[in-house]
Amino acid sequence: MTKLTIKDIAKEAGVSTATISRVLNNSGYVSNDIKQHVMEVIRKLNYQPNAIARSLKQEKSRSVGIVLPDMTNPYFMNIARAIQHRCFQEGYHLLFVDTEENPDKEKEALDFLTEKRIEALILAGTGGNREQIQAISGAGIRVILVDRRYSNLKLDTVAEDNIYASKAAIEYLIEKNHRRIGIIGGPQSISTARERRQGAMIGLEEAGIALAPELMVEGDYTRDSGTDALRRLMALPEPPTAIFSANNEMTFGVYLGMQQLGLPLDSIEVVSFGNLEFSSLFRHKLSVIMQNPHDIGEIVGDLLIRRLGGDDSETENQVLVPKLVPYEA
Amino acid sequence: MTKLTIKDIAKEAGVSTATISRVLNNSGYVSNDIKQHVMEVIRKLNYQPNAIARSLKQEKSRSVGIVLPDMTNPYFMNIARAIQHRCFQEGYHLLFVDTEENPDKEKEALDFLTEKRIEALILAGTGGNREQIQAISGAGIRVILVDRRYSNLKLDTVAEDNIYASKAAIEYLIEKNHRRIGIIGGPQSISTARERRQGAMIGLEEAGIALAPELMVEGDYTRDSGTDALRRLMALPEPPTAIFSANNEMTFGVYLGMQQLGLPLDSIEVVSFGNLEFSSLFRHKLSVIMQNPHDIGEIVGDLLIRRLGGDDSETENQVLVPKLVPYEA
DNA sequence: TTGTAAGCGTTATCAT
DNA sequence: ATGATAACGCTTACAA
Repeated sequence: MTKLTIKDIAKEAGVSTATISRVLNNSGYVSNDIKQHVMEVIRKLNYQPNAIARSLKQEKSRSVGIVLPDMTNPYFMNIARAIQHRCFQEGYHLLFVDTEENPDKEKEALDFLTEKRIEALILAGTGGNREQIQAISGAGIRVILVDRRYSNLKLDTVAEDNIYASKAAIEYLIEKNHRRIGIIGGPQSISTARERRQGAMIGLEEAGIALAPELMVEGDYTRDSGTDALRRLMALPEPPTAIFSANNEMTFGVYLGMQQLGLPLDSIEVVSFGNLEFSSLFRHKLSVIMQNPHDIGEIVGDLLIRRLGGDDSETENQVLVPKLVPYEA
Repeated sequence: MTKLTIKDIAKEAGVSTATISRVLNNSGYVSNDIKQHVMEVIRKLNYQPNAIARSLKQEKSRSVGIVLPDMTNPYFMNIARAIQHRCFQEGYHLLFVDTEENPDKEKEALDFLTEKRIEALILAGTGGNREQIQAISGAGIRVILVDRRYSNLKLDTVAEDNIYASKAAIEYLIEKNHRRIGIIGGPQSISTARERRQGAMIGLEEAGIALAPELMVEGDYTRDSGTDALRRLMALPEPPTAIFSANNEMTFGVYLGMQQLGLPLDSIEVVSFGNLEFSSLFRHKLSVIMQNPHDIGEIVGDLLIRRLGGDDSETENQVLVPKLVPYEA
């Protein structure tokens, strides 16, 4: 039972391949009788067109690359799911690659995807490979940056207002009378980490609180680095009474650290980026900056389809505002 | 700057397209001088072969479909990540589709993917579409079932021993002197849910405990259904002292339910399928049946590459054994 | 060792 | 309204 081609259908239906193609694509003229008949034959033989041949001929792959730092992170996958839905509706498929925050893997991924002739690229980048990303965009592949920005690259971007949210987090802690606030930041190669750090610093400055370098520690967005950061902070002569953590994984590590040190989980007030599902289940002082991955995904999906449809209007820069949810609300 | 083709390279290098192709694929004979020269030209012009044209000619798409019920579930995405790595290494790309447990969407997904001429299909199915899955396999597309089985379909399967693990869970609770055990099962259309229910029933039977129908409630693997199940169980004249829950989302719902009802979180002993990350952070009596998504992914990845490489040996049925981790360990 | 050319399954142009 | 056929970019007999 070898794969059927358009020729088989043409022969069976007693018409030319051109006619079959016209029926398949609802293009050109074809009489109703023939149309019905052809569709009947197609159904009878259970013919499925070959998307690869079509792609070659039309020079359109109908595929979109999506490059993420961590495929197991529900934040990114909530974004991805919304995009996938939209693409599926429109007949596009997504090629996923997981870079594990590694710029070298990211480079390989970009090479791989360009060979696969993706029509667009959705990227939550590691921070590296600027030239290549630029080149990809220059080659006519639509690039949409998501969650993370690249300064100087004029590309569509959908991300959250990290500076605003971080500043709000610090203001919240200050209002609660905290003055020594530990700041656990992420890798400065990543734009979100830079922005969250910056927002926090602005918050402190505007409140007239001097920046204490020993209270600012840099993790790498992993759980272990959060635990480590907590240990360092609590080992200070004058430890913080509150902590601002730049992502959810590190915050998880912070609580594990408290447990290891025998500190009550509510002895330190924490504000953290990212949705932390368990937070509703126990009494600790954890406030959360809720992000909007699903909304981001929908916006990216719409923008993507518009761009693929030929929309050449100016580069868009969409900003969503995360919401601070205090722990007692 | 229109896309370069093999002809451009051939002209520039002063050789035929066949030679370029040979260099590109390390196939046939080509003298070292020419090889060097061609590679030089390729690099200079930054030529990238067109994977679509190659696919058409070779009748190999180098693509693999992966159909999952929930792309945001870290369990499935841990599986997927391991597969993605392996595929990427081998030059295959993955087409993801999320079915949201909906058999109709699954059907659309399968149609979509066969048009895209996937060479293999990784499926964590909804339970429906048996004929189509059979047909896909019959058409020479390698099918690997993951996590969930289809009885009567002779297909490679990599899954966990749900019956054994569920039985062990019940035995554990019985050993802790529980006699009234609430069982929160999943949708019986899904094989894992059926198996987990069955294992639990075997455990009770072997201990000589009569099955109490009112203690067996069926959820749908969602958080809300877990909360709902707890409410129903606690409304019984004689509520259970322990609960066996068939997945992690429902367990989360159970704890939310306890909180809503004002029950102390450690007033009921729970054993649950699935990794529950927060469980280490607070004192409740939650034991967990740890699954092995990463291992599953690696096994599937290896099997997949073997099958794509032409391994036609008998259908494999790999079974991993999840481990019960008691809450005090 | 290298080149020529047919062909993969479509679509689209040009006739008819 | 329908049909022939060239072309998409590559691989691979077959020839030289």
